[in-house]
Amino acid sequence: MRRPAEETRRHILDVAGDLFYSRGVRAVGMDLVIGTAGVANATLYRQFANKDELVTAYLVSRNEHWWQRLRETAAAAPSPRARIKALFDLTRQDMASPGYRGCATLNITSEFPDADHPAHAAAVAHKNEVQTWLSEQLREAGDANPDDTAGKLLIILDGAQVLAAAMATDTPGDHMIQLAEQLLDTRLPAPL
Amino acid sequence: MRRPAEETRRHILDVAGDLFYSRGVRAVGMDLVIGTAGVANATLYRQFANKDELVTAYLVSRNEHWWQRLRETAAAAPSPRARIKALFDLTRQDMASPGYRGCATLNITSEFPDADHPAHAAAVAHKNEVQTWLSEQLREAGDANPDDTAGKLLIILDGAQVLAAAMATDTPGDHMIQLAEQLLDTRLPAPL
DNA sequence: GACAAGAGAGAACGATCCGTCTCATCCTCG
DNA sequence: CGAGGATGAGACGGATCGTTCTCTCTTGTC
Repeated sequence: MRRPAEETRRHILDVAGDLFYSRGVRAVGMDLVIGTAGVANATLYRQFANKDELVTAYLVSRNEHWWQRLRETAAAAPSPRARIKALFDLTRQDMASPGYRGCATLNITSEFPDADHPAHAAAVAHKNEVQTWLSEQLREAGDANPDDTAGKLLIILDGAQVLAAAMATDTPGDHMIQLAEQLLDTRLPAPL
Repeated sequence: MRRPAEETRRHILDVAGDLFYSRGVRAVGMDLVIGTAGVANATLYRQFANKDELVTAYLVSRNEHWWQRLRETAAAAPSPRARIKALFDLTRQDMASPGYRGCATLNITSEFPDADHPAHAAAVAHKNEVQTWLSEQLREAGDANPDDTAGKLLIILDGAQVLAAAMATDTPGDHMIQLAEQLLDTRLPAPL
């Protein structure tokens, strides 16, 4: 069984990810992950040394997947502004899907406030990457102060996500789109 | 000791609140609350039947205190728009204070995703009250669609809080103020 | 066909956690 | 002064948690 090693790791990560995301990390015990994955105790601990390591791997994997989705949809966008819109559309789509529980990255920072925790560090790193990506798109689109606008877009993005999750509504999705459009209209030069 | 009963309850609630807020509810055990409060085990459980009850009382108490602060500062405001601005100024002030961990209400919804949990219900109720308050101020200020604007203001407010806590920066505070001002400028009729 | 490696099943450990209980003490009120 | 009630200190139980360990069985490789 040479191959299944990687497969098993992926399977455990998927199962743990679903549980962590839907119920919260601290509310999910390792026994539950093991039982739900239908895997042996030793098998999990051969792939992940700690729960902390499993949690960090969950967040990293989820963020990688998110980047992949964004790049796919952004690739078809003709302009940097369209790429930014693709990000917001993608987020609104997530918010409307059943079982939406908000941004996994933000939930991690809420559950693990200690900045030294590896999962917390991974979360902060991801948010920084997103902000950098936004800033690059904005600069390319002609924004005179891209860092500033990127910070504001991130506020709109995360605020809508956290509210949608808390209130179990998707109206923040529409508000988010409108706010972002309005902000971009005032910051970006008119096209053509 | 007839009087101390209420005093003790308040003391326990304050101590537990500080711990819950700074470290997260699930990360704080009852033993730690008991030890930090310098109180006997039975004393705590005579005031609060469960941990759930203590957590809910913590959130309710904190929100009551927040409303009190808002009403105090808003009382001096001459217009509904000034009252809204008072809310944002108050939030920015909180964000700049040391040990800021974001909005306690949002943290609760993140730690207790189950909508049936009493603390989660209290959190949702509070967010609804704030949105209603905002909507009332906006209607009074002449907003044609106060509910819509209130939802957007809440996104800005909560987004900035969650980002400030996660990234341990207070720049979201400035962004938040600017976003709110800009939104109000486009929604409210010009004064005088 | 033999062997090493990984998988499953599960026991077991120490720690922690929430909550109940006992008991001696101290304060307050009658 | 005496009685009642709340308090502090702490033992205790059952549950769960994260983690380590053993033991057997399967499976792919040589």
